[in-house]
Amino acid sequence: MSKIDRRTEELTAALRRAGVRITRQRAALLSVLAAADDHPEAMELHRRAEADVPGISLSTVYRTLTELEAQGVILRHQFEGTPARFEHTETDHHDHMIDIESGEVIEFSNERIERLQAEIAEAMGYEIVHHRLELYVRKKPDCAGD
Amino acid sequence: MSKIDRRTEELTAALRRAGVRITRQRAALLSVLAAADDHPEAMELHRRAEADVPGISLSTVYRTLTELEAQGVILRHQFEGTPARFEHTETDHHDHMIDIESGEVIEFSNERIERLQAEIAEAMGYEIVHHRLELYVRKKPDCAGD
DNA sequence: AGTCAGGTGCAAGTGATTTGCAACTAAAGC
DNA sequence: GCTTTAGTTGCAAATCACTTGCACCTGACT
Repeated sequence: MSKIDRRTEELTAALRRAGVRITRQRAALLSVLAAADDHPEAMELHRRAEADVPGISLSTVYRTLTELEAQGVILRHQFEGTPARFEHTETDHHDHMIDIESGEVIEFSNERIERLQAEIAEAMGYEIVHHRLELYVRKKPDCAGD
Repeated sequence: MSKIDRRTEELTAALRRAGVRITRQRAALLSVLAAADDHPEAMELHRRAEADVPGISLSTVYRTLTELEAQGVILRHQFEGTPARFEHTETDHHDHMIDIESGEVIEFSNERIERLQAEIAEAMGYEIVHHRLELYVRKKPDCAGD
């Protein structure tokens, strides 16, 4: 059994304990999400989940994504000009760079930026609940070729 | 004549030179936008513009906002969970803090964060086309009372 | 004043997501 | 294992924020 399967199983148990019923549809989505190393949108997750549960409906996918987000299992990102994209919460916090030419999403994190953000909010009497930092970028025309 | 009116007039002339026809509807929206010191959404701009041009249609508002954005006269912000909000481009670049309790939008800017962002993109072989930094915040329970 | 490319209002369309509802099914209890 | 039942599902219809097609109108250059 793969690492991903094992982790999905742990997660499943934890969700059940939290009172979330694990249906075939939800189990399928959990493993699809665990296996995804990209940032798929709901339609793509639906497509992938259909391999496990043929006939799973798109509304179930949406409902499950909303529930998993509420449970803190996944994150929903609303990048510009695309439907929402999802990723599991296993990895540490990071922000995103979006290549506006290819649509590719690149993760990055920077401790100094995080600290500055917190300081700015603090200085104005606020605390950050969450934040969103997205860099819409283009590959630099680098002499060594693209 | 107020400063805002004067600026709107200059802008109007510049747009006309750029081949944008200044209709009553567009003139109304330009002055509404110039007078706004908040971040109104399309419906609100429509409501405000109706004072000048009763019967102006919401689609004209949307079409005009799209055109003004293309002309670089206004910025469109897509904050979480609300329709797009607009602001004129007169002020310098800044990012936004959104009070998740009141919906209030607070502007801020930080040169160091800007520089760090550019460095990060640079280091990965990209150049930033534009970026989005939003802090979703909550007022700190401050002893002096809220 | 006349021309006409471009703008307007209205109604209908879109795309992503949500919801109402009757049938179904996990999972807790017997 | 078999009920029970409250939570879940699929489907179709609704919603929300825009966008678009189209026939009529109007700035702005002559």
